[in-house]
Amino acid sequence: MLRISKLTDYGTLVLAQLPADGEGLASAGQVADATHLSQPTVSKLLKALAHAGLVVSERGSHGGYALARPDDEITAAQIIDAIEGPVAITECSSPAGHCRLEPTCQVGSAWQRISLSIRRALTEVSLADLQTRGLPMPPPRLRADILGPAATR
Amino acid sequence: MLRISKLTDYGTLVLAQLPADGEGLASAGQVADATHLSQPTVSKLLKALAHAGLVVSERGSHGGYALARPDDEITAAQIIDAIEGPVAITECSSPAGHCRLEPTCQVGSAWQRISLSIRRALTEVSLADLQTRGLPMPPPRLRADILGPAATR
DNA sequence: TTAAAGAGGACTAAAATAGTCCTATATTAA
DNA sequence: TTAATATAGGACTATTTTAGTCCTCTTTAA
Repeated sequence: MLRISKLTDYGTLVLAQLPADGEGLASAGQVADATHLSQPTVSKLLKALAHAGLVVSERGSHGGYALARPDDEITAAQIIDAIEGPVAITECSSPAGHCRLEPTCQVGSAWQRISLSIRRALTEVSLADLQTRGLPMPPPRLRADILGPAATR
Repeated sequence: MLRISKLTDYGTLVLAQLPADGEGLASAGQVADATHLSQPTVSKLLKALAHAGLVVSERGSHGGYALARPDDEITAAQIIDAIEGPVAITECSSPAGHCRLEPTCQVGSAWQRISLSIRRALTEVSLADLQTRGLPMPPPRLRADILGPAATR
């Protein structure tokens, strides 16, 4: 549940190997070596990341990739979007307002609200943060975020 | 990404149709009618929920299901666990400490930390909350939750 | 004893994910 | 101008996960 795909995880490793913009280029092959991932997979990831504008590329014999901007300006949400694409969360599947379950659906978009909330939170975590290791994790409080500040229980 | 499976979503609908413990029983068929889900699917869900202890069941001709406890004591995390099972998040796949990428892996358990954090947050959202509709969602702050209170940027 | 319910699986189909490969294009250097 | 080395952009395949159905067995009430 709440799974980050393997490729997204790899994507972070790959990004971590890239030089900052203006500080040279790393080729897909070099990144593959450094990460111990296969070259085709690294290529695929870099293409997706380039497509999303997170990395810049140069073709040709001395070509390669670099981060498009500083690592604290690349967010976890952007990485996910780049690699997994903008996927709907619970997809009610029916077009808005025409849900077959509508009258009976007691729950509505509860999970959507949760996921959206999480998603927004991922906007505040940067690649730089992701590379900061071993920090403690205090219990978060999502409930208020999901239900509104008024929910005091 | 960060997908809640359809079945988990359905599961919430199903739970919403069940009487509280001691207030009678609803059969899988009745729940199927009420939710407009197919009876086999509802059965499957109720079995999983019963297995996880979220609902109680009675067999026999007047049998059925009821919530095992009040709806504010059933958490979103429990619902997910019951239906999707305890799935690993990013699974490093290698047994702890024997990661092939270990020395090179710049990122480590970053996503795991995020997912764990989210997971814990889901513990604070109850079935009762999930049934509260249409509430606003202020932007959450996960960054501090993930990186620790010291992360002030 | 029969009908109506859940228990527990097995099974199938569909969809998402992971991973590879091929062809075309750009760039550099001999 | 040609050869070598990159990326670009897909197509394609295999694997895994998810969704959904079905069958047989047990329990309980009428």
